[in-house]
Amino acid sequence: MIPRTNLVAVLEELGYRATGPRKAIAKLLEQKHDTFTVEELSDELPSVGRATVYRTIKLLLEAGAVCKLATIDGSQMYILCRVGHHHHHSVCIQCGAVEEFRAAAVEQLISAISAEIPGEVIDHRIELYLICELCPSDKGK
Amino acid sequence: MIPRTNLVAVLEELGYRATGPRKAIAKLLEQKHDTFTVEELSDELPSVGRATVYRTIKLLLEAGAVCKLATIDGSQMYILCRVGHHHHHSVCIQCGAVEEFRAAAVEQLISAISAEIPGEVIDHRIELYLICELCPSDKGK
DNA sequence: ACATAATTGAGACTTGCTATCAATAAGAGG
DNA sequence: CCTCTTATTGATAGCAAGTCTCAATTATGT
Repeated sequence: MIPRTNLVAVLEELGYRATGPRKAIAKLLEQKHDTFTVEELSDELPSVGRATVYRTIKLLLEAGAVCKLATIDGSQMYILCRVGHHHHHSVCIQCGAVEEFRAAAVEQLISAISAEIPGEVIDHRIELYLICELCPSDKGK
Repeated sequence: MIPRTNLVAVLEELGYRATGPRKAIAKLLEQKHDTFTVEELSDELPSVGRATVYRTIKLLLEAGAVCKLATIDGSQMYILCRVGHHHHHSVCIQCGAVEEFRAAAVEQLISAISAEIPGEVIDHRIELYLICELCPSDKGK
């Protein structure tokens, strides 16, 4: 499996060309360990057209190398995913830090629910909103 | 508890005035049993300003009478919620039908995961994507 | 090095939603 | 039921995120 740290290779694997703009986007992205918006990315890459940045992120999204997730207020953001397999995200509602998590219990739960409700469950989306260990919480109040 | 079928009362309960535009929006909404966009609603209510429709939906969203949920492709839509308490949605990826579901197992799972990951879990979002019983699936292929 | 097909960039456009602000309407109190 | 105060409204401008178009450019197989 192509490591998530080589985004151009991920694209090539899918038959897309390794172009200059794509390499530039990949390079920038590989260093981003927090969430981002495409607009932000585009601002940091003035030599690459805005449309191209959007197009490339869309490809990476389809490839599963990048995830789009929702904040607690419903707005959207992106994050580079370190694992290729199915996973979920937790988002700190204070600092915005995103962590990937993958609990076997989640998948068990989904099958349990699938059995309970009519229809054939195809996919799911789960996001946890928390106050991370590094953020001061009101726990001690 | 104010029944979800009286949206104006829901707003009044929160201290908002029962105005003409709000009554019109509520009336239309109470008959909608599928998902909608605010733009759609606004088109069906030419006598009410677009901004007012957006404002009212926002209020109902905060009141919990309406939910905003994500389709499998990440786009957003609204639906009137029949229950006031915490619940989740399943979305048919073929016909778009949305059902509310509430599995005790879900809440148990969330606490189980909460124990496993660092930080204090505050909230969560779960959406199931399925092919509903009324839609032809490829099951028999 | 060439041909060809994918890709790009600029900019117009779309969609979903918020901000502004003067005009209007609800509803509490008399 | 009149009046005052304040919430609300509508028109419109603006913003954020993303897509479309299309001529110009660039990767890659041969």
